[in-house]
Amino acid sequence: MKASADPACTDLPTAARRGPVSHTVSRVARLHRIAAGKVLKGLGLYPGQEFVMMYLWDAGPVRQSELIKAVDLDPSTVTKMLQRLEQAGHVRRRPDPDDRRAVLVEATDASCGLLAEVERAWGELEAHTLAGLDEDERGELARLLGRVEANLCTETADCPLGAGGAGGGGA
Amino acid sequence: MKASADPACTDLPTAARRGPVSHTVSRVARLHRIAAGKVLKGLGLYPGQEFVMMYLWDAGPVRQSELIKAVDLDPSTVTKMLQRLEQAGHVRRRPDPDDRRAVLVEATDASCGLLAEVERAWGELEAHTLAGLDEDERGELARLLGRVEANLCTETADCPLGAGGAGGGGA
DNA sequence: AGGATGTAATTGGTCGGCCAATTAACTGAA
DNA sequence: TTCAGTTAATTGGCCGACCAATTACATCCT
Repeated sequence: MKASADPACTDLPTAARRGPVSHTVSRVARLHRIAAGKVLKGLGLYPGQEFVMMYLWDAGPVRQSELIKAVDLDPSTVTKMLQRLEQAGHVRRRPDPDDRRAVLVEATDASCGLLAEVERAWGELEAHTLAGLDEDERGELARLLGRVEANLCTETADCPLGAGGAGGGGA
Repeated sequence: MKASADPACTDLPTAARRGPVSHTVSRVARLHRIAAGKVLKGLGLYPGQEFVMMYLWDAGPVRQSELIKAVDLDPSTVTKMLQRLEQAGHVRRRPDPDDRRAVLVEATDASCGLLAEVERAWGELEAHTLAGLDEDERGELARLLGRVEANLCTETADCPLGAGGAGGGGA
């Protein structure tokens, strides 16, 4: 049985000692994705596709480039996803009359029925994820994850992460 | 520029309103993986492979089945990963003399040089991830993520996640 | 012994996700 | 006007990760 190992078996590999949180983040990430997959299965969606659909439900017909910017994924990823979503009947695509290289994307009417179900599924996922945490803890977790997200967004390019301001400087 | 959208642009899609934390978890997961990928690139490892190597460095020669149990991934995933790791020279595989269907896996001597580098890289990743959080916050985050991990491990099969007893109870 | 069960790995297929390279089309300046 | 530069999308390739189905071997039980 996969994805159900002992959650307490947090005896990290020695090489990960310096990154216990990162280790946990990785595992939580995977477990969360699996959970999302389960809850989405039956709705005809694969994990990852929800975000695209969610955006389209909100935004109506949009240029694909805008969708890409919104979900912040690689353009090629979105292209392939949309091909599958279109094939599955969740999405419609048509050329943009104002810009012959652009494509307009929108959720199909049929897919709108999914909206409520995805909303419910997403709520279940949230409940499962946060089970046993009180309001304060949930708030704190949200806050901390927000900080982490912000951190991970900041480019690590030249800055060696040391924060301490190590090398950088130059010039 | 992917993966660098406004971290504050947390105006969730309406369909995700019921799962704000889940939404953040998904994004953090992806960003964290990308960060891991960056920090690992150059070491000749792809994100995901670290865990396998870390286990092998600690455990020495082990049966593949044990490795699979340890990293808690799908057997087929591990098989393919090992094929690539072997090809890359990071890992060696040999048949288990005691059980002709089993395979013994171990990190190559060459790969052991990587250990220190991976350790460093992992430390950087952790620093980047947790930048700006004080000790208390880090501890709290670790604790909360641990709870979440435990939650996600518990099967959601028949239990409708309600946990709190919401719908559940009532027959 | 001999067949039923279970376990170890592998293969094949599908997805999300990334990168690199291409094509097509829209600017913008010379 | 023409040509360089930018932007929109797509394609192909590769990886991690899943599932389903298979093969090879080990056991267990009758």
